Amino acid sequence: MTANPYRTAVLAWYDVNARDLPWRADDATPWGVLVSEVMLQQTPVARVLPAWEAWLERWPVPAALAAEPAGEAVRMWGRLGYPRRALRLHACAATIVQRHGGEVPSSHADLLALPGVGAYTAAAVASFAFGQRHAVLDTNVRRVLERVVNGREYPPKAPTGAEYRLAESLLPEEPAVAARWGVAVMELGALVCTARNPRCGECPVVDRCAWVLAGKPPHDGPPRRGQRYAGTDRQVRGRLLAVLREAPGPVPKSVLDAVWDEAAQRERALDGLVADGLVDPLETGDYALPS
DNA sequence: AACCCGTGGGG
DNA sequence: TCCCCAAGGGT
Repeated sequence: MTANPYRTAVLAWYDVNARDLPWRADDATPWGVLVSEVMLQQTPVARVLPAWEAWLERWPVPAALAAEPAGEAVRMWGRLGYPRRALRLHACAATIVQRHGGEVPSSHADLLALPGVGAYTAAAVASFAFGQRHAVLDTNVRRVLERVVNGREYPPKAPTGAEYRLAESLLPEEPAVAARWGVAVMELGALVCTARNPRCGECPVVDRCAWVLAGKPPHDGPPRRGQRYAGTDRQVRGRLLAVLREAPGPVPKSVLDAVWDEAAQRERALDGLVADGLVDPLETGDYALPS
């Protein structure tokens, strides 16, 4: 008897349906888990897989990455998107070497203090890499709980205190089981309880799902609009950085100028990249990835 | 709290 | 086609 009526069914489902992802392998290190979690922030698993393999091959421990220029991390990041994550992962490696003896810290507080590691990632690494008991509240878990428990199609835009309390209340007592529960719910959200066209026929808790029992009422309230991309500074930044990533060395400004015709926006985007530390303006007038 | 930050695939 | 979405975080 437990306070979590879904636990047995979800864990049994995960036993059978868990994907064989390399960062879940027995020989995966905490560093490998941390790298995977940062790469998976807003980037789909399929695109992360090859990048993760290459990254861990080149930098199997934090010290290996910390010994190289930040620009190498940005280059290896490739087209995963949000390249500031590469910079932060490099800064993570430096911090781990300087403050933690080269070992990824295991406490939630120490993890949270690392650059680019927020509430979700800290909980995920503490749970998945170190077997601790933490509520991992990612987009998948939030959607599953919103449907199964609250009977609504989609959770609020940002995680609420109520959501954290709910996730905590469902967490099994034993740390190892709690960790398994967290990754299992995430997997259920990723494979079955998807944002669009959920496969309720394959769901282990469909008979206890408040949303299904209510007749799958569609999301009401304000439309969940995504952010525009075409024509934004983000698109320009992406083009500029793509040129620098693919170049073997410093690039003349004239080459960067060719990626976008509107000068004001182009300059603003380039200035932003410099301000973020993703691009170095050289004294020669050329631009390069940071050293 | 709202907005910014990349990229590509699927429905 | 176009829109939505993907293991978020920082400011």
